[in-house]
Amino acid sequence: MMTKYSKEILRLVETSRSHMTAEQIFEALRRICPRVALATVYNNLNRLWEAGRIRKISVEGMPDRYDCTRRHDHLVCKECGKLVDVNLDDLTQLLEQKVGMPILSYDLKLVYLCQECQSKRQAEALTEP
Amino acid sequence: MMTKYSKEILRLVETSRSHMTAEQIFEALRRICPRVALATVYNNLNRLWEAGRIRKISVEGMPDRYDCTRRHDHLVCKECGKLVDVNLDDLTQLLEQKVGMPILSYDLKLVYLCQECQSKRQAEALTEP
DNA sequence: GCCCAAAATAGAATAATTCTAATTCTTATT
DNA sequence: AATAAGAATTAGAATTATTCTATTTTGGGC
Repeated sequence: MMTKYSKEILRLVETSRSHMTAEQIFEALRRICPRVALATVYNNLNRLWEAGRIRKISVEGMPDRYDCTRRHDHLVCKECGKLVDVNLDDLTQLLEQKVGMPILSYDLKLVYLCQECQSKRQAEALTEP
Repeated sequence: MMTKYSKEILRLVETSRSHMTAEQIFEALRRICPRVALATVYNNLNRLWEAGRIRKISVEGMPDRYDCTRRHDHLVCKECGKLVDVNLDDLTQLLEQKVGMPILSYDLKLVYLCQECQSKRQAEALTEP
């Protein structure tokens, strides 16, 4: 059941490319609806998630982030945890075949070192030793 | 630097197939060393993780779990969140090629419906309508 | 045996999320 | 238009997971 807030929240999640946390969605929503409560954001995110309208992404040690359901995967920086979209072919067929049982979906994160963290490492390598 | 506790904790994580949470590791460790503090468990898990001796697994809405570093992937039940090991070939080569940049590793979870949850669904389907 | 650094401890603090109970909003019905 | 029922929203408390802080303990080299 789409209400005023759930519509707004869905729109925010779908249009932003930035994988927002519940807190960030709350802040963004506050700018439009200053009276909204954080619990409402959590309630709606959970309802949308249960209804399969949004995706939840979880990286160790970080609050959950929310994303649209368009099929895509993610790059995660090993160092700073930054999350970036990446478009790979759908691997469901391949994986089902490999694992030998039906799967509903999958969650794939490629771990890499983002540009900033690479530079930072190099700078440290120069000053440290 | 391996201390009494970090050795025990590493052993627990490596020998258990059950992807324990910090809390569960704490409980298990307590049985052997009743004086240990929860903070010590977290400290050691973090140190072991930073040293690359253990893996951290994160599923949305659940506390982080810990696992050995032997290369393998996971099945996650969509319904109850249960985590099971699965052995697939190493996809690093394939994925690097597909994404066109070097990756350090990857984290792959196959979402499925475990036996119990399938049964539960069928039972509900019979009584509900 | 003493010293030092690292590790461990207890408990407070913080962060993320859920829960509770009261209130407000919708909608269908009279 | 008034009303009742049910869902959504709210504020704030409660809970959970984790980190931080300050103090104490431990263990290896001198």
